[in-house]
This record gives sequence, C-alpha cells and structure tokens, in this order.
Amino acid sequence: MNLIFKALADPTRREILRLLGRSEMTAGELAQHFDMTKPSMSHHFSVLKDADLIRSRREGQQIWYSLNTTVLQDVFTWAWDLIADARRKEVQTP
Amino acid sequence: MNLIFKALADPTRREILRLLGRSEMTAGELAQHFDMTKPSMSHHFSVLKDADLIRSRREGQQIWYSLNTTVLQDVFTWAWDLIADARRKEVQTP
DNA sequence: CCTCTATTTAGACGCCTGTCTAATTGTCTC
DNA sequence: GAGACAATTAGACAGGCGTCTAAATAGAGG
Repeated sequence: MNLIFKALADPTRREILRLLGRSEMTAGELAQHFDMTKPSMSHHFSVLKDADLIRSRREGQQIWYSLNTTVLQDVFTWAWDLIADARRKEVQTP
Repeated sequence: MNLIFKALADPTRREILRLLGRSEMTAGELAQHFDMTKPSMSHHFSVLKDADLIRSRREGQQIWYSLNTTVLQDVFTWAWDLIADARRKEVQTP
C-alpha cells in the first residue's frame, strides 16, 4: 500500500494514469504529453510499475503501457473504508 | 488535489486518518500510538490540515482532531473515475 | 553487421521531507 | 503572576525524490 500512495503523490504520474485510463499507449506517446526528458518519464513509468499500477508489454521496438485497475480498486476501497468508519461513528451518536 | 496525495504518501499520516475514522482524538492521544516525538507528530498534523484532510478545534489546553470526509470523497471519486474510464474502454472493444 | 529508432540505465545534483532537540505559545490552577 | 501541562514553532540534518545529461540496451531493416 505504501508503494501505491508514494507513486500517486506525483502529479505527472497521476496524469500518466489518467491518460492510460483512456487507452493503452507506448512510452513515446506518453512522453509527448509532458514537457520532460524521456529518461525522466521512464523513471516515472518504473515507479508506477513497482507499485503495480501499470503493466507493460514490448511490441517490437516499442513498449506499451496499460492501467492495472486492480490496484486502483485497493485505493478506492481504502478511501471507502475510512469514510464508512467515520459515517458509522456519526450514526451511533446523532 | 496535489496536497491531498502528498499528505497520503506517508504511512504515519494514513494511520492517523484511520484512527480518526474511529473517533475524534486529541493531539496527545494520537501521539501515544506512535513511536515518535510530539513535534514530529505535530508536523504530520499540520500536513494533514493543509490538505484539509483533518479539522481541529481547541478545548482548553488540548486540541481535538477529526476526519474531514469530504476531501476523502474526492480521493474516492478520483479513483472511481479512473477505473470507470478503463472499464468503458474495455466494453467498447470486447 | 551497421545504423537508426525506441527506451531504459547510470550517475549527478538540488530540493523537498521526515525526524530530532530546543525554545515558544496557549491555557488552567493556585 | 508563577508553575505546570498540552501542543506548536524554529532550526538543523540526513535521506529520499524528481530531474537532467550521457551512455547503454533492444529490436527493425537494410
């Protein structure tokens, strides 16, 4: 869980996830959307991969990245549980 | 949104949120749950407050902290939208 | 095998962050 | 007002993080 939230803490990486939510993309296509060198982008990819937020597969010279929604659901659930806890407490003492 | 995710990137702060989900607590009570000095805890409180993830009110010498679920819902929604995007794409190309 | 393209790895650098100790602020009680 | 208690602010410091340039790897195609 820590790797996931660490990965989400950077705005560039969150934007990468948003783009990948729309469609699978190659490293190069993704890089075009940002004012940053390719090595920097590659670093962000690796952080997201380590957190298992994205998956990659090579196709010829290019590498295709895609979103792994399973891990995103963990984030979703984490936030939900916290809110649910707080709500439960409110109901007990109205 | 950036302050929120930055705040969530630290495990100590996520644990603080979990505790506050169960019940409102004073700074001192919270600090007891962690192996850390009170100034360090105070720093974490301030990061969470800046992100508006928690609210505080003074009562005598003590300061009570509570969860602000509104902002947590933003996180919830953010994750949801991303997952929804990915799902929509899957359905279009089955 | 050489070269071109796509991408990553290595290493360096400055800034941001989490932690600490010491000092300060705010509040209650005598 | 003095002392005690709760909590924060100030300042210092090590380690982590995001970015860059330069070099390396991987594959495609002559």
